[in-house]
Amino acid sequence: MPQDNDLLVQRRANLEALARLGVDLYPRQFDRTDTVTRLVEAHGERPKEALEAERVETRTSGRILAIRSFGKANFLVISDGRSRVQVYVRKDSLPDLDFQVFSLLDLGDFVGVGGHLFRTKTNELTIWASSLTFLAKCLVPLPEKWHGLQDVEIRYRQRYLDLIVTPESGRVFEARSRTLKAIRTFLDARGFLEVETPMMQPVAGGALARPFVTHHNALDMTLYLRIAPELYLKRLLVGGMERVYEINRNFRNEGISTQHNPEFTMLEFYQAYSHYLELMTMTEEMLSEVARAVTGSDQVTFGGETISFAAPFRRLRMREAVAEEASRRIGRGVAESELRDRASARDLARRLGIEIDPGMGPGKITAALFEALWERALVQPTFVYDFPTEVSPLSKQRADDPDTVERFELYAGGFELANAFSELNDPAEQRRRFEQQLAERQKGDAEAHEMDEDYVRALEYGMPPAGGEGVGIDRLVMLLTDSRSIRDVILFPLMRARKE
RNA sequence: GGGCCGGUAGCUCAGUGGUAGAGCAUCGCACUUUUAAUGCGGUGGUCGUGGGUUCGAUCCCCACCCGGCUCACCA
Repeated sequence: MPQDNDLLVQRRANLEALARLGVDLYPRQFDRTDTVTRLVEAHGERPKEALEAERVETRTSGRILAIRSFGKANFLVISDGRSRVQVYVRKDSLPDLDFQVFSLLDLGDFVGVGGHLFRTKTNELTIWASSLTFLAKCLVPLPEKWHGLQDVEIRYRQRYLDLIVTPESGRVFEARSRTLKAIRTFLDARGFLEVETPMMQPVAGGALARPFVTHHNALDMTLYLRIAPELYLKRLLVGGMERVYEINRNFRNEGISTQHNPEFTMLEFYQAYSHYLELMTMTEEMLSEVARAVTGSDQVTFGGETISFAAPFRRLRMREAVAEEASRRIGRGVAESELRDRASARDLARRLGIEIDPGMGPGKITAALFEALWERALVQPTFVYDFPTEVSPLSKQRADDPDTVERFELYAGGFELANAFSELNDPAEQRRRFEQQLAERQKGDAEAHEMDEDYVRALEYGMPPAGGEGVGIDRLVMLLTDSRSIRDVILFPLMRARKE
C-alpha cells in the first residue's frame, strides 16, 4: 500500500481541490468522437496545411503521460493505451473553470479534451484544447518518464504500470493477440472445429508431467488441473469430430524458468485420416503464415539471429542425429544400434559426460542425449522425428520398427516449440503402454503417465487414424516478439506470494 | 533445489566504517508552439528484514525475505 509521503498527499490535495471547484471526481462518461489512436491514424501523416484548412474538431480522452508547462501555454501528452497525442492548453482558449482544473492535474490523471487539430512549429500533431474535462485521478506517482520501469519484478507484479509506461510491452501483447487470431484463421479455413475440454480432470493425462491437485467438495473428489487436453480431444475423434482444436491453458507443477510458467497456453489440434508426416507440412504452412500475419515477414529476429519460418524446415531423425553428434564428440563412429541397447546407451552417455538417471531405459537415454547434444543448437526451425517408443506412450509405432514411434518435435530458437505424432488407436497396445508407464511410476518416476481406463474404453469403440499436435503458444509468441523470457509474453506470470 | 548477481528518495541510479547523493518526478518563482522544455530555489530516505561485530553499521559478518540470470526437471 502506498505510504503517506508528500507526493501522495499532494495528489490527494489536488483531488480535494477539484471537489471544491464542484468538479465530478469520478464522472460516469465522456462522449468522445475519436480515440487517440484513431486521430493519429487518420491525421498523423497529413500535412499542416490540409489539416488546418479543414479545421478538424474532435473530442477524445486518455491518460496524461507528460505535462510541459510555460505559464499560460502548456502541452499535455495523452495516451489511449496504444497511441499518444499532444494537447495544447492555453489559458485564453479555455473556460476559466477548465483552466483551473488543468492546474490541478497530475501525471497519470485521465482527462477528456475537446478542440481542433493543428501542427506546432515542430510539426507535431496537436489538439488545441477548447475544453478540458477531468475523468479520473491517479493518486500514485508513475515511474520516471525517461528510463521507464526497469525493475522487472514490478513489471510482472504490476503489469498495469508496465503497460502505462512501456509501449513495447503493449505491442508484445498485441502481437500475442494477432498470433492467436492467425492460428484460428488458419485452422478454421481447414475445417477445424474449436472446442473446449475439461481443465479439471480426474486423471491428469496426455503428457508426462506432475499436476496440480485440487478437490471438489460436493463430490468429495480429487481433481487435477490438466497437464494436457490430449485425451479428451481424442475422445472427440472417437465421437466423430474429424478435425478439432483447442487453445487453452495447461498447468504443470514443475520448475519455473525463462521458458516455463506453471500455467501456459497450448494449441492442440487433431486431424483424422492424417499422420505425422502430413502434420510436418501443415506446421510449416501454419507457422510461416502466422509469422507473416504477426510480423509481416516469415523471417523474424530472435536474440540477434534471424529465424526463417519459410518452408521447408530442416528434418533430423532422432537416433541418427544423436549418433552423428556423439561420433563427432567422442571421435569414433557411433552406430544407431548402440542407442537401442540399454547397456551400450548408458556407456555412451557416460563417455559423453551426460548425466542420466539409473532407471532409464535406452529410449529415455536417447531422448536425454538428444536434448543435451542438440536442443540449444536448434535455432532455425527443425523437425526432430522418429522418437523411441519408451518416451512416447500415446504415439503409434512405425510398422517396420516397434521401438520407434511416428512422432516429431519442432525446435526453434533453442527450445521445443511443438510436439506431434500419429495417434495410437489400438486399445490393446494403449493399455500395454499405460501399464509400462505404471511400472515406471512404481520405479519412482512421478511424471510417468497414469492409467486412464475411460480413455482405453473410448479407443475400444474405434478411433480413426489421426495425427495430432501441440504447439506452445507462449514460446511461439516469444519467437515472434523477440522476447527472451516467457514472462514477457504472459500478462500476469506466476510470482511468489509477497509478504505485505 | 544448487551457483552467481542484485535490493539506497515516487522512478532511474551513484556512494561511504563517522550528519545520505545525482537526474527525473514533486513543490515555489519566471516563461503564450514545447517535446528528456529551460533557469533559479526548496521538499523528499526505517539505505530489503532480523541478528551480530564495533565507541559508531547503509557499508563488515550471519540468517532470512524478494527478484534476475544460470544449472537441474519440464513444454
